[in-house]
Amino acid sequence: MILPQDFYKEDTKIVAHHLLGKLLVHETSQGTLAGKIVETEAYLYPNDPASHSFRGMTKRNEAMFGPAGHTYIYFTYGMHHCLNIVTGAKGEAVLIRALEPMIGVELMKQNRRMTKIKTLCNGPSKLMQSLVLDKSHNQVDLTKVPLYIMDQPSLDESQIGTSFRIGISKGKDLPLRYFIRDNDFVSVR
DNA sequence: GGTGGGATTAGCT
DNA sequence: GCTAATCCCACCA
Repeated sequence: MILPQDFYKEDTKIVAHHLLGKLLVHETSQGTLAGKIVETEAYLYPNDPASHSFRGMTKRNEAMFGPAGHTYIYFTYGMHHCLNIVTGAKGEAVLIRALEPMIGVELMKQNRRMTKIKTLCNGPSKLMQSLVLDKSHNQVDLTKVPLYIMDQPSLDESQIGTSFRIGISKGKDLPLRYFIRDNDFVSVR
């Protein structure tokens, strides 16, 4: 079953938790690509200096203020894209940091021009390359084909680890990164 | 109209 | 561990 919009209307931290273990699917003309979400980060509003929404709505981050269950994709470092999922709270979203490749693995290898399955999707920009996603998928409804998230059995709370977020310069003290424990596909650092 | 930094990555040392 | 690649956009003037 495709996760309904209501799934995304919960508190952002809850959604970040619940997304772990779910299947992110992209149906392309080349074939279906999918991976299990193993690592997420919550970005809040208005008191989170690390969030793109910290200074209010701009042209770049307007998706974060849009409907829940839609994508917010941004371009950074001159060459990379990252995927966020907008939640019910205005200006908040969940960053997808890593996937465990499940479907279309051979195609992912071609897209990434790499052969190691472990490093195919273990970073926010890597999974974008693997699933053939870019800025054209910004503000897309994740409850519809060809890009959506499939429900999976819920994880036990004991399987979920928490840490500080990665790669940011402000708001480092907030424990808003969540990952599946003992999973080889999280981006360790 | 100019500028600086960024939710990164791969490849080299 | 260090760094180049590389560009959009917010911000200030």
